[in-house]
Amino acid sequence: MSGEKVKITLPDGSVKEFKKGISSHDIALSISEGLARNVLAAKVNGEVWDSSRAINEDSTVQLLTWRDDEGKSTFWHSSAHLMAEALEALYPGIKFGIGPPVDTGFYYDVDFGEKDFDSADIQKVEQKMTELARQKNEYVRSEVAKRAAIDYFRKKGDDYKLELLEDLEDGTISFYKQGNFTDLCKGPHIPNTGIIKAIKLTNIAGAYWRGDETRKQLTRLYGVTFPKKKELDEYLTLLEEAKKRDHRKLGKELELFAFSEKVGQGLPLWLPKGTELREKLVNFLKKAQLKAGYDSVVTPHIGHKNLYVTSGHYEKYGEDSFKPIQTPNENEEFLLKPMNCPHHCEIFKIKPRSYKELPLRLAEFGTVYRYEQSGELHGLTRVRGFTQDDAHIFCRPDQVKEEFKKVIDLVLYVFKSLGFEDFTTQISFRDPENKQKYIGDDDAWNKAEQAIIEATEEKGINTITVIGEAAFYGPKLDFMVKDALKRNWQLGTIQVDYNLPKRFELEYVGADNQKHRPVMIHRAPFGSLERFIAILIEHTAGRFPLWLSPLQYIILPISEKYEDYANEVNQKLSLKDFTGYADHRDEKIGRKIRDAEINKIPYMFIVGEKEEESRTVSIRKHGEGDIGSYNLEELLNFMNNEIDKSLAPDLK
RNA sequence: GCCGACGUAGCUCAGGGGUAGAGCGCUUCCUUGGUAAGGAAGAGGUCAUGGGUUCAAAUCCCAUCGUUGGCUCCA
Repeated sequence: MSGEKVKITLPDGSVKEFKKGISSHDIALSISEGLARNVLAAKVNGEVWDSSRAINEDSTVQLLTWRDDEGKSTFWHSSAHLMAEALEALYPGIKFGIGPPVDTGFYYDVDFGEKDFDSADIQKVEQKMTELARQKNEYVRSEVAKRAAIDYFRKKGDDYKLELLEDLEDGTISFYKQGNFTDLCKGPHIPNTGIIKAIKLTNIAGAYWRGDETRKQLTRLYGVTFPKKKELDEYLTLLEEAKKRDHRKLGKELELFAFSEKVGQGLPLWLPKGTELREKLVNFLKKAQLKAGYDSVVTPHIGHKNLYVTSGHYEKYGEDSFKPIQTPNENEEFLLKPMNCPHHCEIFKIKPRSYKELPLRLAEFGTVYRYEQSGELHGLTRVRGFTQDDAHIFCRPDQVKEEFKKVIDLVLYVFKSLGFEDFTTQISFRDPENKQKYIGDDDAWNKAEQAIIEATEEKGINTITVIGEAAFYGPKLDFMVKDALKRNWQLGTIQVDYNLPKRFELEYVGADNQKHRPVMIHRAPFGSLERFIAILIEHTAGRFPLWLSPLQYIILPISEKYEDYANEVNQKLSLKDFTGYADHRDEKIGRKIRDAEINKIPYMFIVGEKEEESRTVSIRKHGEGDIGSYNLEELLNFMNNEIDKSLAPDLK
């Protein structure tokens, strides 16, 4: 065996020979010492391994560092173990659930028994973790027989781990030990605790054991760690920034929207400025949809219960919805509209349709009501009454792909115009193992799924595919944008549906004079206006682009003497559909500027003696300051130019 | 829906078993000022709501409502 070699293929394609049994750490060492120091784990033949694990056959090896997502999650997973070690040292006898990495950081579910773990304990744990990290204890893997593993945790009294063990097969069980802490874990882990340099516990929350609300609630401790102190500082700064941008805070400060407990939970009240913003967005999309061949429709806020029985929504969501409302005499039942599609299906059915009418694209800014669980409500992102920028495209089967592609174009145009340059997409298919969750036959689903695959391929957009995330009536393509703080938000959605047309018995007459069934595409580029505006607020930190800003300008007269001239300028601007006003308060100019800056008004036009005489305004841009004097015509051009620049060119 | 935290003036928040505080905002007056806070005076709160404990509750306890961090859910 000694002297045998293995061929290692590295990501750059180069192949090197090493002694059989080499570890990826040593492979890194052969490249450079610095790299070896930074290697957290390695991907060997597609599987993430400990960097110390011996490689015994020819393999492709990718060394994972902090820069790789998998490197990060390994780092955080190991940090969860470190936190558990600290907790066990501080509070002996506690029991552990699971401790995985998450998007940013990690958590561990802990049963503290009688003890109340509160924020005062956090510092103690952080200190202990730091102390243990400094010991640079290695994470040591050992394969354990199931019997021995059960004995270990039984002796320790950790029921949760015993329960986890029940599902594991003998021969696949491994332990990891660092310092005095041993955990059931399949790994992998980073080499030693010393790499963890910066530690912060971020949150305490309750979480049910195995997500089951009938079972015991454990204390979930969230934390985040970094290999450098500086990165923790950056992360904390980012959190601060996120807090400043929170749409609930800015919505209040900028008077965009409000909630009232007298009106009801999750029912937003749109204030004048928020409404202005909303209407600007709506008009923007209406214009784009007009060019893309959509027809606008309006349907009522309630609909007969049977409509939703037909669509399947009632069966699926009826129990969790607002209860039906009834007519006084006949006791007919109506539902608050939870979806617009059934109404649009009925519009399709008002007369016999010819293939020549297709695709028929019906668009509605339709307000819908859903009884979201109270614990789910969150600012504008999750509410009980919201408006979808909804549309349903009824088309022939052979038009599905083309229509789907057109919708993709529209969605991308919207994103681009609103400054969301960075986005990802996800295709959601049904779970074939769990067909009772969905309606419709296999053939319809296969066709719909195929249409999405082909359309996205032909559009050249990169997608990830997730099984089991489809809507109950069809598969979908979702768009996720990254905002200015690199946070992911799910926005628009496009769904292909062969099922509702069947349920509503939609038909058109084809060129062959036979009846055919149309296909429906559901789509909403914003998703919900409420949610979209929340994201937009956080993305822009309330500094909306000029074309969207509810107040686009404010005129600031130096003193009362220039009130008339200020009003004259104001009138000229409002005639050109700009929104703003003149600040005639009895305040000094410095004060007026400060207030306008705080209110994030894009442009301030200062008028005094100089300006009145020369028929100009002095422009001050939000966040930037004085940018010079313009006469009124130049001013209008200046404003229009800026608006033109920010909208994406295609559909303008 | 479940678990935890929180709820004091329009906003942000301090206080805390013995009749309520600050800053900002608001109103009035003075001031007519040139690129991020001019000055003075004043108004404004059943301390979320309902019960309980107590000589006495905004403060302690319970319930309800709401907000919030998570869990579960999301047509």
